Amino acid sequence: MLGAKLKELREINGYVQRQIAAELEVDTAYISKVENDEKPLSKSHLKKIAKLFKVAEKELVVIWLADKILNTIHDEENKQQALQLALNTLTKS
Amino acid sequence: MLGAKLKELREINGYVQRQIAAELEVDTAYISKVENDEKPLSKSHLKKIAKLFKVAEKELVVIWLADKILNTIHDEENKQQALQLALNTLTKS
DNA sequence: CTATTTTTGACCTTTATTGTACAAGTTTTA
DNA sequence: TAAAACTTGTACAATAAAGGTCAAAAATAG
Repeated sequence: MLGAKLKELREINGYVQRQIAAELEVDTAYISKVENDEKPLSKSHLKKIAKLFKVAEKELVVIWLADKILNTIHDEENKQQALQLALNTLTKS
Repeated sequence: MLGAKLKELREINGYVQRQIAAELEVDTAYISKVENDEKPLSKSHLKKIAKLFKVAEKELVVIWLADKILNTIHDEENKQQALQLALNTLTKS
């Protein structure tokens, strides 16, 4: 989910992966994997990207977190109920 | 959340921690921590407990998973939105 | 066709988490 | 108040996950 968003952002701004990699001082292979949701992105990198493309950090963080949640439960049977329960718990507290 | 449920189950069934510990072949200190949500419980242990107290495994798994989710995001700002997004994503797929 | 970009796979190091154990302290119960 | 039950702190090995790298292959653009 985050990967697609990041890629979209990159393309809209006319960047190639190499340029993002340079900004974050990492390998382009890593960027590729992040865009394909094969590797997580650290929060500090996420912040840099938000700044770079002038997009609200919160917007990206929400997606980043949702991805984390989904990863936590990805091969479970009752994810939906669990998510619902988690949301309820949070809402009532 | 799971800890309280487990404790309730244990007390309803008139068990002391030592007995649960024996069933799972672990230290009672561990059971104490699990009941106080200080340590996670492995899924296999969870299954054994469900069987022991004849409660639907699913019921416990849902709580166990919800706890996992909540832990993943516990000190984040926009958890609620993230959870909502995760739930939406899951629902539409 | 060739140059650039992107992807893939294998690997590596560091950090975090899990599952345990033990000892000692505290609380509860009889 | 003594015994049983429970909690707390510390430690540790094993495992998993994070956060990368490098080289080579595949895809795409010009």
